[in-house]
Amino acid sequence: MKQVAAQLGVSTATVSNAYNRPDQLSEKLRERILRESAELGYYGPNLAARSLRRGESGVIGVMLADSISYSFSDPVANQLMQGIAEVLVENKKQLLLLSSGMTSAEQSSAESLPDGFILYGALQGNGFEHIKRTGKPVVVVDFEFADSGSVNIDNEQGAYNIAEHALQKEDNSQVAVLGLRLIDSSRICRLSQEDLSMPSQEISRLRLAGYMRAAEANKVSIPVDKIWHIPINSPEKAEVAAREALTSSPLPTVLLCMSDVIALAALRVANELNIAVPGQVQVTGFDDIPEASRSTPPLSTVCQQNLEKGRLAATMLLEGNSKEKVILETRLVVRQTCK
Amino acid sequence: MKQVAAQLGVSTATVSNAYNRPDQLSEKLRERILRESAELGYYGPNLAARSLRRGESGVIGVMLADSISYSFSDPVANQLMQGIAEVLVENKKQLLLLSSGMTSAEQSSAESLPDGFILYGALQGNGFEHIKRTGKPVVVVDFEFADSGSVNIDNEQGAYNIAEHALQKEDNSQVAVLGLRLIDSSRICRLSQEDLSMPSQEISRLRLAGYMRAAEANKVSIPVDKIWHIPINSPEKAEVAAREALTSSPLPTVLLCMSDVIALAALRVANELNIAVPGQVQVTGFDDIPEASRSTPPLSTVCQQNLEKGRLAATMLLEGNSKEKVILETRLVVRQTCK
DNA sequence: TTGTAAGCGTTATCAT
DNA sequence: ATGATAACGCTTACAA
Repeated sequence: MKQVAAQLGVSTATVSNAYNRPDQLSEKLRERILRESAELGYYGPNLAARSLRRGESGVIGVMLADSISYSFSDPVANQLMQGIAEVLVENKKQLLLLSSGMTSAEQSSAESLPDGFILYGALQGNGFEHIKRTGKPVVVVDFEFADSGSVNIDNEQGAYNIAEHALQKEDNSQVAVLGLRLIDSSRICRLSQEDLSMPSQEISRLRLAGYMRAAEANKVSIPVDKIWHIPINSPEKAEVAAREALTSSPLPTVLLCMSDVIALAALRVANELNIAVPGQVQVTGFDDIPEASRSTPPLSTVCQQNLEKGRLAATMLLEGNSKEKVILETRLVVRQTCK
Repeated sequence: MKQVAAQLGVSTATVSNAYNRPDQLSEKLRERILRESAELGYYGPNLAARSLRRGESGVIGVMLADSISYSFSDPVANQLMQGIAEVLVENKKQLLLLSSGMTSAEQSSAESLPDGFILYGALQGNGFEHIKRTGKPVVVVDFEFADSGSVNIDNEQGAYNIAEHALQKEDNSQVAVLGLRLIDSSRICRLSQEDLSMPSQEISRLRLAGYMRAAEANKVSIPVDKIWHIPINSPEKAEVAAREALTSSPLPTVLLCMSDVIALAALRVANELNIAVPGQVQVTGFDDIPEASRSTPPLSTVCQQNLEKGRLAATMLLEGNSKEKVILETRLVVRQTCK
């Protein structure tokens, strides 16, 4: 900036004003400064210096519970990010991606830049406390954290709704659940009674509770050994679990899946095993990712409005409205896999 | 930092050294500083100040040709980002997402922070010159730019390979192409002769050239009115175009799609219209996105190694190896839609 | 309307 | 091994 100022024969303050306070100098001078600066290859104030001085950077940090790399492969996270990005771009904010995994010095340093944070998913460790201690506004998504604003859905009710829908059918005798992250294990396995008594903060437990309530309401039981645990929301893992479930005897007539990725995997496995959906097995998902409406048959699921969640979280953060606790409505989406 | 230094009765320089130069002070003191700082809620140097002073930030800017929001919905972009993120995290770099769309002052400011850039896709406008003028290292992906390093694939050859594979079959008489961004129009439409003579930088033109070469080699023609233009790589647009193509007469026997998203849409439309794939129509894709292997039937396509592209671009950038021009190999992936 | 100068939080150099 | 200090590029209160 100094160079530019020297070149144009004005002071640095005037150049700065040209960028930040149009009213502080004549339109003509401003025009000239902006034009000639650009020609000199100066495109505006240096962000580091500016934010050092102003105490704000125009950058919003998005911290993901899972690794950044993995998150890019997860359709649910991608939808959320889409919503967030939309609002941030509209408001000319920059998006810095942070991962909760690294607690390196580099990461900590980086956390000093953003003006605010969106936290997605339950972070392990103390990655959180750090952020909270910065005193900057924080909005969390899909969990609760201290007095931060949050955007959530009613997982229990959403799960109840779709299970209720599925279990009202005639053949509801054999219910199986393909669950996501129900316990702390990296293996695919069925649950045991003790597993259920272990407390857990995972939202999947809420979904399970919803299923259970619906089962009770419909006077059917969900045996604990018909509940599978899948450690990560990937098609590969899900297919393995789905194959176990769909080759177990007696064959489930209702397969409640805790994510669409899992449900879509179940659909593929059913197809491969020549099990008719929804003829022999009714399959339900959760999330309503874009792919859910494109499968054959299209998936019956619970829409959790991820795009909207992202938009809302970003909006709340930017509007300084970051104390509010919002519970978004879920919506039952009845397609073909469970009518 | 000043506070911390005061509290601990040492100078700021010593605190700084505790974080940056372990060898400059006794292990004991360092330990004490790190520990007590954390307790005081100081987690390390402020990024703005540090990068102002050091001239580097540890942040890498990733600039996308399309809007950030859209990019999160595009499986190809997501795979690339996954690869990039993997390498950046490994190297403890932060990822700042930039969009080429905005040429706002905020954006320009933000561009001053990163130590280097990865540019994805052909940017419109002068978003590029700005970046180039920063003098910072740049690696571009899926196009060429001045003397910057680049990661590309041989689009013409990849397209040739799969078209060659498809056209070797017996019934190769009716070839249609579902093309992506072949011309400058936001409407879905068929091409005309003039369109083809308009020059274009789009990689889709290279793919088209590959198809054409394969057609020639197999002595079949691809009528210009059997080439569709789809303005954006979305399932919705693709379905509209696919429906046009698959209800046109004579029915194509080979449908060459310039992306997997388009090909998967074509598969759904074919299914809906009761057109057998590959029985009546052979369908080919391009990209090899994760979904391609999961469709029914699984899609025959061209793998363009997006993950690897991302990893490589990031690695080149970080290793200061940002002058090299790499052409990655494509790989023919024969599945069920075109055997 | 424009210029001067202090200070934002760090780090590197130099001195102790 | 540790401390004092200038400088990084900018913004802003205040002076002219």
